[in-house]
Amino acid sequence: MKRKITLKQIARELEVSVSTVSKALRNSAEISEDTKQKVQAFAKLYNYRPNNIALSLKNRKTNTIGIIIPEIVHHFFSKVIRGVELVANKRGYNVIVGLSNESFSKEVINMEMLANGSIDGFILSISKETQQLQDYHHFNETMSQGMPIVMFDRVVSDMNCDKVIVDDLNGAKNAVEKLISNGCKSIALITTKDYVSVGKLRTQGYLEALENHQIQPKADLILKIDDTLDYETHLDALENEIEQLFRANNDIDGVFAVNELYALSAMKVARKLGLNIPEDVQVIGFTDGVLSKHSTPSLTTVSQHAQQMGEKAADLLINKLENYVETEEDHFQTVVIATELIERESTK
Amino acid sequence: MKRKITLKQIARELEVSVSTVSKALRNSAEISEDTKQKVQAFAKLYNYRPNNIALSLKNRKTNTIGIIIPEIVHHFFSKVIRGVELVANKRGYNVIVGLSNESFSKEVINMEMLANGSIDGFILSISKETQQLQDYHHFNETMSQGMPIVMFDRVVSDMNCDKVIVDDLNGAKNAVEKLISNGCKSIALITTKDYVSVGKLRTQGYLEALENHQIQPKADLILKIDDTLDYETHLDALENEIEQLFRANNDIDGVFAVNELYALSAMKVARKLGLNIPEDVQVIGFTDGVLSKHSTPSLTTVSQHAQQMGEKAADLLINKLENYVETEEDHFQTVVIATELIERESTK
DNA sequence: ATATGTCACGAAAACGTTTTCGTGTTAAAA
DNA sequence: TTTTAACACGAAAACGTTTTCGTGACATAT
Repeated sequence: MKRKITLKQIARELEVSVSTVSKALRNSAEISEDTKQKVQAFAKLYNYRPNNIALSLKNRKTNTIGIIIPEIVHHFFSKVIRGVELVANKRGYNVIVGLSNESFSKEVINMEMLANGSIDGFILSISKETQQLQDYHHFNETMSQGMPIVMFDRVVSDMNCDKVIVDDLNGAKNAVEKLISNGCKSIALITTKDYVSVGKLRTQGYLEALENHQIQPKADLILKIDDTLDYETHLDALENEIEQLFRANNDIDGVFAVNELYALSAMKVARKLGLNIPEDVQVIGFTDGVLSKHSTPSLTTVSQHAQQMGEKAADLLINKLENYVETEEDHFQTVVIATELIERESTK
Repeated sequence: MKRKITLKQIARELEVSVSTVSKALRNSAEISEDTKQKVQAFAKLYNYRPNNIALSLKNRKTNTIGIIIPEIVHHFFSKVIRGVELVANKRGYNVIVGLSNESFSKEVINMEMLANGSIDGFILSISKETQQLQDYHHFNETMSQGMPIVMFDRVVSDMNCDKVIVDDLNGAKNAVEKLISNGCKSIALITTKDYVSVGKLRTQGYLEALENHQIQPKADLILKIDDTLDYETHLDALENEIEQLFRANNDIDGVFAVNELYALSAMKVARKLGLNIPEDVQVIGFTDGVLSKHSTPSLTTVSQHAQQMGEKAADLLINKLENYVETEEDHFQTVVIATELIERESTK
């Protein structure tokens, strides 16, 4: 087992100094052609590669970005990571991943672990618990130490940092308007409790769409799910709630759900109650998931372009890292990614 | 913007030497109680944290592990990452992610990028292209430099390293035997070309199950899909192939598919041909996906325990990193994770 | 009074780089 | 012949740590 070769070893072998080796490898004009040739040949032979850690220490720059997300087993987040990794790699950066698992403390610990020199900046989406607690001290501390943060999807709106968000409001509005123009008169909304920022905005989009078409919103038609429960495992409870919604409002002819699972469950319940999709009930979900495409009937969805979000976030962060001008407090951007309605079989 | 504070700055402020500060913070007996108190209080006040990069350089240990996977937008792989991250974090390691995107060259580049000091060891699943080319020089070089590798799922069987694999053969065998004991007489297999190691093993399991029950395998019943195409986008082509399979063998009463998408497509085609599931055709897939659970009918699957694989891989790697005995060539483990048949609606 | 020991701290090296500056040798210019 | 310039290289500092070793001040034992 031969350890990786270093400049010092090359220098010793060739009986020159470390500085000469370093310069020769970087093709410095200071070094004679002869020596360069010798050094470069030797380095190639032994497959020399500069040690990243040493470079990071010297340059005070790791060329690594940290991404903190609540969950990785999730189509949306994994697509974001793919986007981040894509441009990060292209621009010479590595990506280190931390999972908060929707927990505030894990989010804090993860960030502290990475903020001590391991990375140059963060890309993150905050955990549900952090959203509830509204404790953002770790973000402020990180930024006050000169480490830039780009937030995506679940952001803190009044924080001075770059952000990449989905146009939740208009995405929802367009979806609901689609249902309206397709003839739906009684449109149910299946959403989350309001502290989830995206749930709130999507609810708002629903309401605006109704208002624009002079439809009086009915509280009975709005089902707010407590999403602190893990509905992957408590599917029955979810379906029960939706069934009650349908039974209490038997005129429902349209459903807008703020995520894929709610939409699928709605379809399942509707079918169980003898309703046909899309003839009797039309359904649209908000998502970037894989279920929509392969369900039967396939689900019309509002796509969020998750990968594009990741790419944009990475570009914003790296731009900030490399134009290291002392603009500091200055202009932070908020990029809004437009949604796209993907029509499938669950709407007419 | 105050940059992170260093030992040197603390030393200057307190008019002591850097060594004294370092020792005081680590509670060395060499330092007087007075000085310790002073230093520790000051450090706490300024929220001092040692710089990871400097530590990595000094200790020649980064406490970071690299994971290289072909694709992240994939339920199986993201679950593996979750498992890796879980134990890595618990044991004080960070996780840096590289995506090969099923490409040989990206796999090589990614590994070279990380192998130059950024990480202590690799966890990886090889890309399809690497499997085809059978070019493993990058693994050998990495290991010869003393950097351990743990392979999972898609492994190179004759390579000297730790491995975590699914019991593909028995998983498939059990699944097919389940179909047999459920009364299936004509069981189709939908698999991949043989160079994909897991596809090959699952095919073998299928054959063994048939043999055990004195059923003569029929070549017509085996459909080998060329999975270099991206079937997420070429769904139609996939369904066509499966439809031809059904039309050519109208006695098919059972299907075993080596992944989720093939199984779902089979169900879709069967339905289209007027066959009921599970009455006329029973279907089992091999997977760790999310589709199976939410499809209609829901799909009986062979679960791979992806997260557990990730956890095991991380434990193997970190054990190797921390028991740094010069055993070298010695005992490498191959851990086999048992599969589990999860019965749902697609079987009787 | 001298020798010995303890205490509390500082200097320096090391990890692997890059870069600035200094210097000895040789060739060209005065 | 002397001055100047170009050339080719080495020494050393720096990034932020930890650790080994040395040392001056003082107290204790002989």
